[in-house]
Amino acid sequence: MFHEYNPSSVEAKWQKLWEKEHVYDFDLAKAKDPYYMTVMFPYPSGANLHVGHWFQYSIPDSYGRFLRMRGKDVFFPMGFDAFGLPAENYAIKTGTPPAISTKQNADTMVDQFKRMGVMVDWKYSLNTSDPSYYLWTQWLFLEMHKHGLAYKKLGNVNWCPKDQTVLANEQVWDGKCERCGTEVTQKPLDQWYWKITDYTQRLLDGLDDLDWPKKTKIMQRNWIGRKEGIDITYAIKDSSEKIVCFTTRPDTNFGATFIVIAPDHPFAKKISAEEIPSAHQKEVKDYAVVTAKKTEMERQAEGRKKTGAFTGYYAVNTLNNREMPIWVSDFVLANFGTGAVVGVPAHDLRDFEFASAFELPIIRVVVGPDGDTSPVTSVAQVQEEAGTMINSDFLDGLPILEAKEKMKDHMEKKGWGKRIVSFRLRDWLVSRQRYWGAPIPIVYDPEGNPHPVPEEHLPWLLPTDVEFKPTGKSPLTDSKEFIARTEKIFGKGWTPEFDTMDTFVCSSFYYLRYLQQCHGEVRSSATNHDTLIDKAMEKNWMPVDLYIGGPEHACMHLIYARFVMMALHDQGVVSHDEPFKKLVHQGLITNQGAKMSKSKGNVVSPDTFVEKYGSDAFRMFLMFMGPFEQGGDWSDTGIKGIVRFIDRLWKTLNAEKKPDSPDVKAALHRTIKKVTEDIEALHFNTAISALMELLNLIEKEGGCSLETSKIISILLAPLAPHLAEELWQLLTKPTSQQANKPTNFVINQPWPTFDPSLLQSTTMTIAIQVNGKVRGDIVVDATDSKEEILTKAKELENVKKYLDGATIKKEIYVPNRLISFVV
RNA sequence: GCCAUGGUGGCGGAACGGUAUACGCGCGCGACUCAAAAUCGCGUUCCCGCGAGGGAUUGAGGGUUCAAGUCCCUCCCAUGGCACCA
Repeated sequence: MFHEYNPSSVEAKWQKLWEKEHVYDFDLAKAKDPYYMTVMFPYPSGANLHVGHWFQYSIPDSYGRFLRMRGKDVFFPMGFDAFGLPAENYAIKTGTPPAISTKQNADTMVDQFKRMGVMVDWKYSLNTSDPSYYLWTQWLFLEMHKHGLAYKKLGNVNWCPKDQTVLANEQVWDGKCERCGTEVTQKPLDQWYWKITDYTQRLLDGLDDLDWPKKTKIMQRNWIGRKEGIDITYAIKDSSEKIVCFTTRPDTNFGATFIVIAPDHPFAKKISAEEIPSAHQKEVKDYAVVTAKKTEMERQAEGRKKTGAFTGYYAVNTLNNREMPIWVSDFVLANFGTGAVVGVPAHDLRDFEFASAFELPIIRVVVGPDGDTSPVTSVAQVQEEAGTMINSDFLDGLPILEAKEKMKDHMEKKGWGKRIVSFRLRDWLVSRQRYWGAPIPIVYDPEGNPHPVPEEHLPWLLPTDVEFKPTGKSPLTDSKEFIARTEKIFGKGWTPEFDTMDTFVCSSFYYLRYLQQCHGEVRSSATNHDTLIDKAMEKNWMPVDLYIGGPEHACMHLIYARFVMMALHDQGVVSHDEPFKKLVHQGLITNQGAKMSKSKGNVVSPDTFVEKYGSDAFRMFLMFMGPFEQGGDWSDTGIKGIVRFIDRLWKTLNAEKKPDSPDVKAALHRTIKKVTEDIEALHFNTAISALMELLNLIEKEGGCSLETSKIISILLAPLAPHLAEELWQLLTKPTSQQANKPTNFVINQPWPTFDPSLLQSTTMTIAIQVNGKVRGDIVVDATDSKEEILTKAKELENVKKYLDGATIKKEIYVPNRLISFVV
């Protein structure tokens, strides 16, 4: 009598034994065939691991197990991205210091990861809020500062009135705070920036060689936004002022009929302030006031309805001496390009809309695709992409691409313009007026000049004597200890920088620190034993072979990390300049089509399922839902199929052995092939269905051999590590001496190989088509010749019916698959 | 508007240009049971037909091919990202 499979006790037993026998202990220094894979580290939130976490971490764990069994030394570390606003908000609400709540949460999550059964060696773990970690966040800041990549700049920044914090442009969504959804306003503040713009071209070029999803590369390219164009300087009639317009389409300049500047463009400001006389001063000023009040949302709601005000001035187009009225309008933004646009209404949609709204002239300078040379009077006629020049003097007859270059040459020669490559990407604002982050290691002398905190004072500890309540100032301003510490070290009147760093800084280099967290030993730079990363280790392990994470990070984290790696490379700290060789995005697990989130209240907890069916069943169920890169919609009904599969497997592999039938033998080798290829491609869903098919066959045949059972338990090991271990141990019946020896664990067994000669059964089924329609099938021996098979096919009753009285024009034979008659 | 991805049974999803709907869920019928659950067996894309069989079918419509879910063109819908970016 065999007992039923009891997942909770079996899983607990093996988890305990694996830990005791150090089955998943890892030694970076001893690896022979290093493979570094990691998943974007989680934020230790108060909620437990949710279904999304299970999906995101357990499936890569299975992949890592598979690679390990194929001989790779797989390093699969896990850490916590612990700084950030949620813990601070929680502190504001409850008074619990973030250091305590995040530590608790992280500890709970580690227990849950252990319950999941991941092959993580926790001695390589890290937590970005730990001083032993943020010392390196601070070191990185100093490094950037030393190399001129960190600078201070006063400027309008996005301000979230609710969070009382500044947001990077990249963190503003729809004019609202990325995290809390509050409408963002503008506020001038003195901030630290990192010069990511020094690396725009390299960030762009580097993408070519990365094994990343095409989609992500395109998104980054668009985000960086390289544009080749020209700055054209226009003189203004009756004024000594000039206006510079950036354009990518100088070829259409003979069709320019007006100029639009931003309401807060210097020229418009001067008119408003009456520094420059204008009969339209009031309109311009009023328009600027109205625009300043408008939120991003309101502007969007207005859609494409164009508004504006005439300045009373004209710019002169030197090409044809045309006088172009200068307008102000809110569709032109002061901080983009030069804050001024030259309007070519016949060949730009927005310009056309503007010209239509204010009855400005529209001149066609590009012939339409159908040879249309009539005046442009409707949106449909606006031609933006291709065509031949017309009404453009020396450009006439040229295709636009050629005309573009010819015009640029012409303008540069005449001194009217200058070629410019512009990028959309802007410098990275790293200052945060928040408590729960790494303090910026800068102090100010009594005159207010910034000085780096010398390295021996790192970690520059985050003070604890602060109020968490947002006051509009940085919370660290409250700390008496922080100020006293600064004065004690640097002298009377010196003050610390009160801002902390953006958490994207913490996550921009953590993949390096995993490699340096040796055996739990926390070393500080103060004693000069530690470096950010050991050079030999970095050389051997970087870049990360496989990085897994959500596509939402395509434009922020994944660009920052690349920038930091490039900067460190240039500074001689690391030998590689790209952090992630291969990137995979896991799909999103939704609930009833919506993203799971606390605010929506549709978060599914895995705990009850894991309790009832075990970690293996839950993991396999998530894998079986669909392709890893696709994700899927949560439904709890399907888990039964996996539970049945496990029970049947248990029953069948523990049953009395019998020799494999030829069919079972062939099926086994086909399954080895399919499971291997599918896991390689991260197609876990089809790998599992292949195993199900094999089991179905074995059940039908009444059993299989011991050897086959063992192979199945090995194939199962990456997918259901606990079940596979239990089966393996029962099947191999280790002596007490062998038991629990590292070599005896299933994870240490070599991955099975298949025999290509055994893949094919002795007979095969061939489908017969007549004129493309399937009319039947025949079973033939694998050794039959084409002629024999064709003859057999023609004898088939249902095929005969269609062939009689017709002449066969063509016979197509696809080996092993089908015959197609064309009559 | 632009870019990307996707659209296949009642549902999750399979399918080197080669028998569309594997595998699983659900459902139906049967076995076991006093009964139910569990388990096992059979069936299950839709329409017509007692059946043999026939017809239709991968968002819609065209095209290439002996053969198209797969390749090409036009369009529709959904999701994600970006957006008056000059």
